[in-house]
Amino acid sequence: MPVGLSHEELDRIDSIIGARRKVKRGETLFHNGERFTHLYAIRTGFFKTSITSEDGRDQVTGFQMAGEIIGLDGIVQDYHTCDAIALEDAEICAMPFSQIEDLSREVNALQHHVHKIMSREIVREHGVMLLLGSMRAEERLAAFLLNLAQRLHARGFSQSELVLRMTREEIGSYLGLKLETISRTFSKFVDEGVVEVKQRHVHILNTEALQDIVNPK
Amino acid sequence: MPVGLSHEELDRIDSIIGARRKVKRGETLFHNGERFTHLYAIRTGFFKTSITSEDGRDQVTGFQMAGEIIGLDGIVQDYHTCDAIALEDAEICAMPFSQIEDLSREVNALQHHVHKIMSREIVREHGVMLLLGSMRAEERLAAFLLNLAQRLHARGFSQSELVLRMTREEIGSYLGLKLETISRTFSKFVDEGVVEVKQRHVHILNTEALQDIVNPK
DNA sequence: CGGGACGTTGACGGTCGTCAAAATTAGTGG
DNA sequence: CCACTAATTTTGACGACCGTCAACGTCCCG
Repeated sequence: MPVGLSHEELDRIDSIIGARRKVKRGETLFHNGERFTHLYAIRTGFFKTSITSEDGRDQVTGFQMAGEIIGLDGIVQDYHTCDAIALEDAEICAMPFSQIEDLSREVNALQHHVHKIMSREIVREHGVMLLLGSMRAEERLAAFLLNLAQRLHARGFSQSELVLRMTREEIGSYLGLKLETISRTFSKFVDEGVVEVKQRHVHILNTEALQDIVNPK
Repeated sequence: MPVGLSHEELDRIDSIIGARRKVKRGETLFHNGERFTHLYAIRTGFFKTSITSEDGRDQVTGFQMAGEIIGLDGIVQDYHTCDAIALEDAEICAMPFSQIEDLSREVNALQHHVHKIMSREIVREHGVMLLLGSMRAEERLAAFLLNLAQRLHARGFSQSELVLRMTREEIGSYLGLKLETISRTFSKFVDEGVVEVKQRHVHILNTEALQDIVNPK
C-alpha cells in the first residue's frame, strides 16, 4: 500500500479491507462467469489463475502470492473471465470494488495505486508474451525459476531455495509446454549442476547460469 | 467514451483531449524508456506495440486501431516499457494522465471507464497467452484474422475484406511464429479455399471454416 | 499400507524453425 | 514517369525441438 497517508486516510482504506476469508488448497476464490464484485488481496498462500477456451484447452495465466491482487479481469465485463484456485491454504482480503472506486476518488494516493497495480499486470503480461512467443523450453523454465525466486526473496524467503506450489503440468501450462518437457528440462538443469531438484523443492545452485540461459549472448 | 454524461462533464472531458498530433507511418509515438506523461487515443491509423528483451529479441504485444488507447504500460514505473510505432499515417489525441486522474476523481463515469479500459487490456492479453501457449500455427493465424475482421467490422468496415497494415514478420512476432510459417499458413488457407490473399489484401471466403480451425472439435 | 496423483524417462514423429534462392512489390531518386 | 534498389513474400529442403504415447517409479494422503 502507498505511503505518506494521513491516519484518517489509512483508517478509511482499512475499512474496505475488512472481510477476510480463508481459502483451502484446491478451492476456487472465483471462477469464470461469476459476477465480479470484489478485488482480492492475498495475505498468505499461493494461487493460480487460468482460462479455458471453448474447446477445452486451458492456460494458466499467472501464479500469485502474498501481497498481490487478483480479480482485475472482472472489471471490464462485470464478471470474471478466469478461475482463481488456491494452490495452498490461503487467506485473502475481499475488497468491494465499488468501495475502492468510491474511496479512490477521495484519496489520490489510492487512486494512483490502483492504476499502478493494473499497469503492472499489463507489463507483466507483456513479459509473458515475450516468453511464450520467442523463448525455447530451457529459456522459459529458467526465466520462470528466476522470477519465482526473485518474488519470494522480496518477501523475505531464501533467494536460492524454493518450494514449488504447483505441478509440472501447471508450470507447463503457464509456459506453453507439456509436463514432460518441464520434467525433462529440470533433469537437464540438474545434470548441468545449475539446480538441485527434489520433487517440488528446488535449490538454485548457479543463478548466473540461469540468467545466461534466459539471455544467451 | 461513456454515455449518460452531462454537458458540463462532456466539456471537461473534451478539455483534456485537446492536443491532437499526426504520426507518420514508421514513426514512433513513444518508445521504451521514455518518460510517461500521456495516454494516447487513436483517432485514425494503425499502430503496433512491441517490447525488446535484453538480448535483442523483440515481441509485438499488440496491434491497435482507431478508438483504442495506448500507453497504459507506462503508468506503473513512470516510463514506457514498449515502443508504439505507426503502421500507417495516423492521428492521435494525447491526454495528460495527471489530468485524467484529476478529472476521474470528479466524474464517476470517467473513472470507471478508465478502469474498464485497463481491465479490457488485461483480458485481451489473457487471450493472447492462450493463443501463444496452446495453439498451433493454423489456429493462431485463423484466430488472428477473425479478431482483426471483427474489430474492423465493429468500425464499419467489411466483415470479410481486410487490408493488413503489418508485414508477415510482424504478424509472426505477434503470434510467436516465423514469417515463413505465416506465409506458408496463408498459402495453405488459400489452397483450402478459406481465404483469398493478394499481398496484404485478405478476403475471408469462409468465416465458419476459420472458426473451426480455431476451435477444432 | 494401499491407491491415486504426480513425476521421470525413453522412443518416435510432427510441427515449425533455419537456411537459401527466387519472385514480387514498394520506395527512391533521377 | 521510369529505372533501380531495397524490402517483402513465397517456396523448398532439411533438421531441431518439443509433443505424443507408453511404461515405470515415487510420493502423498487417507
